[in-house]
Amino acid sequence: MYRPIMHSPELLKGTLQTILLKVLQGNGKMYGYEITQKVKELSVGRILLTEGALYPALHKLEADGLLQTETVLIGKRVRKYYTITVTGKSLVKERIMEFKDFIKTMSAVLQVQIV
Amino acid sequence: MYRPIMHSPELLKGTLQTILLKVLQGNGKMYGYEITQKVKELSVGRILLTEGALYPALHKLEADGLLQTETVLIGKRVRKYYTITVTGKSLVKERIMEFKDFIKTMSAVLQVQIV
DNA sequence: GGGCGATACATAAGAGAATTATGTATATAA
DNA sequence: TTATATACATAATTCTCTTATGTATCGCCC
Repeated sequence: MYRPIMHSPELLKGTLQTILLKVLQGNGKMYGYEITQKVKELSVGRILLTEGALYPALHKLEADGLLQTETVLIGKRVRKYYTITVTGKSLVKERIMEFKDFIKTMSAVLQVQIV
Repeated sequence: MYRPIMHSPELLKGTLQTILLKVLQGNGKMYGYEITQKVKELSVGRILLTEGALYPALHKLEADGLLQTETVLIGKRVRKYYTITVTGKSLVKERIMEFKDFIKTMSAVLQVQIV
């Protein structure tokens, strides 16, 4: 089992759902472990999703109708594929707009220049 | 009493300390209520600090030696002024660097353009 | 052939940071 | 005179994540 150490764990709070939805929107059908690897790659090793956060989050997104699943047997191993739904796609748009707005607001408050 | 509604409360998590330190660094001696007003102004009404978050956060920063206080009587009302310490100044620099890094990472993962 | 790291799922206990609610009190403007 | 703004504070609750634990397969290397 891996033990992730995130760069700034506090700041990540509240961004997990958005990350999951966005990655699934951009890469089609994906399974949990695959998502962690993709996020690790996109973040250049800075965001390492923990299983304890990942799986409950995926389950919640599914329960909310934002993702749908398909279970596949690979050899003797179960793999659960997730796909983003139409509702999920519209939510991810909204969430990303919110995130951009958040960056803008925070930059004003902290008076930092965003490249 | 005011009932603040933040634009994206989840995202704000973990940024409160940084906001407080930065505002105090930029404006010298300030008291709690004054800070909420300044943050509201800088964020164009998007960040409305709640008292339940603000005061415990200020107390913690003081306990950690990042802020120091001075209590003043204005008429019959108590006012507690906060000033940032040398330690606090070095921390705020670090925190802002972390925040910039966080934005960079998130922008890569969400594949959004930061203006 | 046996052990280790990577793959792959899942849930439960605990921590941390905020919201929401509540309490107290003064100042001011309509 | 009464509502709103100013000004502090703490407690209960909620939410989200970390940490810990559990189970099991796959593939490589010695």
